[in-house]
Amino acid sequence: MTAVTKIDPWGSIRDLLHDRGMRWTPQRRTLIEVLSRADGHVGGADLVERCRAIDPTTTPSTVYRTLDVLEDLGFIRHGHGADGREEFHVLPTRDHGHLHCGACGQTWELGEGEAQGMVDALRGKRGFEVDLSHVTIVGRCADCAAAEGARKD
Amino acid sequence: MTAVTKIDPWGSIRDLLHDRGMRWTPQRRTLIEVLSRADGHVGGADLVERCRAIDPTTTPSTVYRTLDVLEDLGFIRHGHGADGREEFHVLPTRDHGHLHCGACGQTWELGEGEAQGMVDALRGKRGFEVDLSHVTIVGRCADCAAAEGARKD
DNA sequence: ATCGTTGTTGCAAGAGCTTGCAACATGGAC
DNA sequence: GTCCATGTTGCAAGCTCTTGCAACAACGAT
Repeated sequence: MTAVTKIDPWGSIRDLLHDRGMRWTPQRRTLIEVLSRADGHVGGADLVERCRAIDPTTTPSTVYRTLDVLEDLGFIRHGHGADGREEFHVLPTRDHGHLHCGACGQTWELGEGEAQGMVDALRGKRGFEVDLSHVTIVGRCADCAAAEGARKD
Repeated sequence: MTAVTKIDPWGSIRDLLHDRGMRWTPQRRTLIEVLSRADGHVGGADLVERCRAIDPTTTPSTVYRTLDVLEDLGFIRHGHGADGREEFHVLPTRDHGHLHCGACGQTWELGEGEAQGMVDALRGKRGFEVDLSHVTIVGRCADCAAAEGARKD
């Protein structure tokens, strides 16, 4: 758990919304409260649930729509986990993707450095600009790969 | 994982199923008929629809379950598109992922060569074995990246 | 041809997410 | 403080997929 040490990043949201002609509503306040307490990665349904813990009248559609707005503003980024479900990165400080082991289900962060080779290759050969934050690489982690190699079923 | 014969790869399915104590049903026959006519990539819902065109009584659950079986047998592989929906690769001859432009929506294949750098880096540093076929990299294609750079809207 | 085992199917329900739409409430104007 | 324009909300319905479960049917054995 890190962050929050800086000047409250969420404090600026209200003004950002107003600057864009958007509104500051109780529902948005609730979601932002939840996000400010979240660390790193959260699932969409998870967020809906946490909002309901604060305000039981929370509706999924509102949460997802607010998440869209917040992503536009740059407060969060979303990607899709190994199972295709949405996954949100809160206050992404550095661009990163995810590594997911299909066997044990664990997930790790994929740093820019590790993906650099591919990112550069794609930019050079195709002019394609990778959005790392949206990437989830699935495979087998070292432990599971070893276990499968040994087991041979 | 199985070696799929080159000539009429689908012809061997019935025997493969029997060898495993599984059954050859009309529903599976329908899906295989659809798959044998599909080229490259298809969405899950898309497959259900095509099966229904042949047999209107087709049920989603049966289709998805059969797809699981076929993936076990190595006839198809599945991944998740940029929107998180399932995407099936039929008869994957070479391992490849996908490149998706979030702006124009186009998709390209990502060959092993292009991802090699990253795949090797992950294997070397973490012992992580990437399953390329499950990967979809999202970003901006050359054209869209250029367009966005030119006019900020 | 018939039987019995057991892999499969279809239904129903549900999770996760999206969208159209009418009613509502924010926030600037007066 | 009151009003109004319009950004937002909540509902309802729908899409994509998944899962539990009871009924069904494939297929080897008889």
